[in-house]
Amino acid sequence: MVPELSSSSPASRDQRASATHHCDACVVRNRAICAALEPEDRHALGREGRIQTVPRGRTLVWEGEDAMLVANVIEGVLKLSTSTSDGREQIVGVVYPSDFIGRPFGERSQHSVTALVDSRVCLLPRAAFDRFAHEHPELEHRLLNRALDELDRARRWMLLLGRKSATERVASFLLELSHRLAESGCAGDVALDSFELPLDRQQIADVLGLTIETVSRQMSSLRAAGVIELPGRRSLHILDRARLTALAGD
Amino acid sequence: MVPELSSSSPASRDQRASATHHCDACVVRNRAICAALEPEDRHALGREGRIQTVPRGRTLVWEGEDAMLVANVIEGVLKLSTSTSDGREQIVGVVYPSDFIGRPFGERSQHSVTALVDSRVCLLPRAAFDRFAHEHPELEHRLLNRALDELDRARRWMLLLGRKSATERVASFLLELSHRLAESGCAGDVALDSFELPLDRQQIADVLGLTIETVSRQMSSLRAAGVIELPGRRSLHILDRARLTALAGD
DNA sequence: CGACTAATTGAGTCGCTTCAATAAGCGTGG
DNA sequence: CCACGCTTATTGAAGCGACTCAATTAGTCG
Repeated sequence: MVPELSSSSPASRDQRASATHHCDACVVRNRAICAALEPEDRHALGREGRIQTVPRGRTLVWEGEDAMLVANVIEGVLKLSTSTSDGREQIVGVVYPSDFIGRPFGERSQHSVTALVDSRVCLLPRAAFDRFAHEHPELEHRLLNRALDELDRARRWMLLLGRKSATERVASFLLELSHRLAESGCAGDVALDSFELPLDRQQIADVLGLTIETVSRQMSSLRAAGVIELPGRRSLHILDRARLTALAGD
Repeated sequence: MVPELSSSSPASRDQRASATHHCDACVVRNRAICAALEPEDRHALGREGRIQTVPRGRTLVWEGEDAMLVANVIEGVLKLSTSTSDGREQIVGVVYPSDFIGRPFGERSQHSVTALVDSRVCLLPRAAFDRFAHEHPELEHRLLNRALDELDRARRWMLLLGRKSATERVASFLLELSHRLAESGCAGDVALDSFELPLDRQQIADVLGLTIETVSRQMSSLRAAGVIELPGRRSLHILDRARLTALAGD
């Protein structure tokens, strides 16, 4: 009730926070793990972090490095990737708005995190996040559910990498992308028929465990079969979702 | 102090529990997620479940089925697997004593769980476990850490499935097995040089995304190179761990 | 010991990769 | 707005690694 007051007494601090805190304007506050928190707690956590823009190609965390940061994705798309010593790369995850990045309670990051398109993340020091999480079981609960979902997703991807043909891989990838873009895009659609690819051909190959040429050939053959359209090198239109689903083979 | 009393008053129940509860004799109680709990809470959770033997080949949970159960592995080795509609199988995880099985807070199981060797698990109804976990943040915290570790492991496996050659896959597999058997085996060793394979050749192929013939050829060639010995169908001796590590290629 | 199953080995094929050349996007500057 | 040059993607041809199919051998258990 005294918004102009700038003292740091508890009452006025709460007041200020709820009046001006960036979390209140955050577009993912209801979907990110923060949604588990009451506004006052969310503000307390938010005060530990800061919003950062990450241009396409910029790497936020390096594989094997000490994992000092965690983050929430606000906008954009980022990849999680690992490599062999001789440079072969595998993308092991793709994260979208409201997804969580990082390894709380752990020392080292097992994979790099790199922006695939210009992105914005809400960055938090890991130590502060760990402390906060320990004091807020609701937050850990939500994080657990997310980790379990990610684990299921990773395991489905293992079936693709271990057992599917090139055609099945590309079809599966396009369908998954269509679904994840739809659900991260706030809109109510379960899937998009027309969208921009956040990954270039090499990155798609790195997700699917294929080469760039094989991905290209598969895309061309899907186009020739009338299943998809490729209006530009980064755009995609799904013409026949049923057939694409059948080709995904699971 | 009145152990023969069989009334259900709180005091006597606690007494009975701490005197006779199977959890107190559980060989994995200090390593499983239960270790997060005080003895009295552990007993309360233990009372919800029961110990069950699972003979080799028996499937505990089926892919796509309602996930009504969770469990802790007490003894043995089990596989988590998924299949395509036309029957191609991929093993997406292998669990050892003290590991947790199941999908808390979820409806459907995304993969089957099948014993690779005769095993014993501590089985709990999922609903009871979920309720209990919600009331015990320490338990959820430990579960979260396990899920995050599993996620890292799954992602490292994605690099293998997407980018490694048959030789590298087999070498990586034997090394991982050697490490996991050692750490689940209570002994202080970080790795075993001689052990029984809980998987047959087809199952190894299903873990590695290869065929049985390719696995067999790779094993033979490792034997010919003096890297390993194969005293029986199901036993392995690592002769040259350094070379095997180099061949694993990461 | 004998029968059955699991594993190994061999020969040939196929699908994906590799290497190389061409074409298409796309941003830039005239 | 179009031409230019660079990057990214596509297409082609040849090679190779893993797969398939088939035959043989080695374990394992009654």
